[in-house]
Amino acid sequence: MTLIQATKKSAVTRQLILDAAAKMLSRHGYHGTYLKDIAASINMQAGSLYYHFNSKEALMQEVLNKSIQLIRDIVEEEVDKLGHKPDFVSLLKAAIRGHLIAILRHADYTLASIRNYGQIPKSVHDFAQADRDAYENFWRELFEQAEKEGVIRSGVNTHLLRLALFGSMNWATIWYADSGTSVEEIAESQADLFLHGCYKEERD
Amino acid sequence: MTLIQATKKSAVTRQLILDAAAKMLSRHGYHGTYLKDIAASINMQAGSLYYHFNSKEALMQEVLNKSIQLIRDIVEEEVDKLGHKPDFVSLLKAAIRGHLIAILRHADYTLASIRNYGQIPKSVHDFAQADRDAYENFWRELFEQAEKEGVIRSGVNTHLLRLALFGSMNWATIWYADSGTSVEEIAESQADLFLHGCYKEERD
DNA sequence: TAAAAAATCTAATCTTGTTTAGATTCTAAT
DNA sequence: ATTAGAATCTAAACAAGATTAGATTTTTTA
Repeated sequence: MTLIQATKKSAVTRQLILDAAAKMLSRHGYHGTYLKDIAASINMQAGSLYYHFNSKEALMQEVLNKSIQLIRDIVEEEVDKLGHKPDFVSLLKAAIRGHLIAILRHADYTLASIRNYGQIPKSVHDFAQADRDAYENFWRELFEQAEKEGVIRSGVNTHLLRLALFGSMNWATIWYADSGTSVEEIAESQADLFLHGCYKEERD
Repeated sequence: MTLIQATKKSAVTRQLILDAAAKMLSRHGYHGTYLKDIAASINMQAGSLYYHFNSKEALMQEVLNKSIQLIRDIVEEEVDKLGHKPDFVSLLKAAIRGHLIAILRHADYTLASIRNYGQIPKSVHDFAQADRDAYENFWRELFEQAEKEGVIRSGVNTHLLRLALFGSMNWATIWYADSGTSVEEIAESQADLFLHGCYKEERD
């Protein structure tokens, strides 16, 4: 007697399809990704995908949704490791490391999301908007909290700071693969840069 | 008697087509951009585009090429304003301002380039690679020079620094439009962040 | 203003991708 | 082993987009 539907072959194939779709989507964009190619890469026929997904749009929605959830989960994990009431520097480092681990380890998914932002049918994109907003809020609050604690240098606009940091991190998806640099190294470097800058200050 | 071929109506239409193509490309990606739509947006028929360009690929090549040239020109202009032998801080600020002005003022072109990086037929992309490399070298040398002058804090990896800065700047193309922030403000903020960081150091 | 050249349009061709319906092959439980 | 249901395939319908050739209109030149 079957107890758990989800552990059947179907579930496995579903993930295979999602992974294949993420890879294609990240490389060729939504409109440049063809069901035929997704199917072929896992030895299936294009038509067979419809047993698992109702349409190309539905498939893409799941990819994008998974991509944002992967990030949130890993960042949360890294931050939780810190325990109760971590200081700002530790928290920022952990969050940066988590974000980078997520987007680089699951590069297909996150590149699929980042690269296609804005060039995907609105309905597909809106699907994961709530999750994206929630994640953004985590960062917003991180910096707001830091400001309250008085550890942010005066004159720094934390709104622009957050956007700059996001840019640095997300851009890594583009050059990471052929850089030979480790994720840890990148995380360390970016945290250091955003905390202290690159300029050798003349101390008095 | 016509002296200059290039000032004919053809040249004007050419630019109209390029602008329209850049806009479409930036919004929908290479494969999601249709010649029909490009043509329609300037009241032409798809077939007519072939009088000006040999193929969709050729058209896209020119858009990408123009996008990188726009950036180089404006950055050069900003840097030249500084005169002879500017100090590192001035130079970095000018370069950042130039890059941001370029990518935000000509957002259609630069977004077309950035968003489609990697999801465009290789032949199209390779076309402008030399220009991209040259521009990257400008930044590489900027930081190498600074290191020689000893104004870079020890421990800073200028390679990763450059990539982080590029990420911050280029990412602005994504949020700038609905941010209400001025280009000058962003340039100022990013230069300040990358020079000094966000953390309030405890001075001794 | 008439002829030549430039620019655009029309309509058809060719190709390719999504989707569907029904047939076929697996798989798992009895 | 048999059978129901799951999973996949096949082949065709349908829709769109790139490209082309030739006709047509517009602009320029003399």
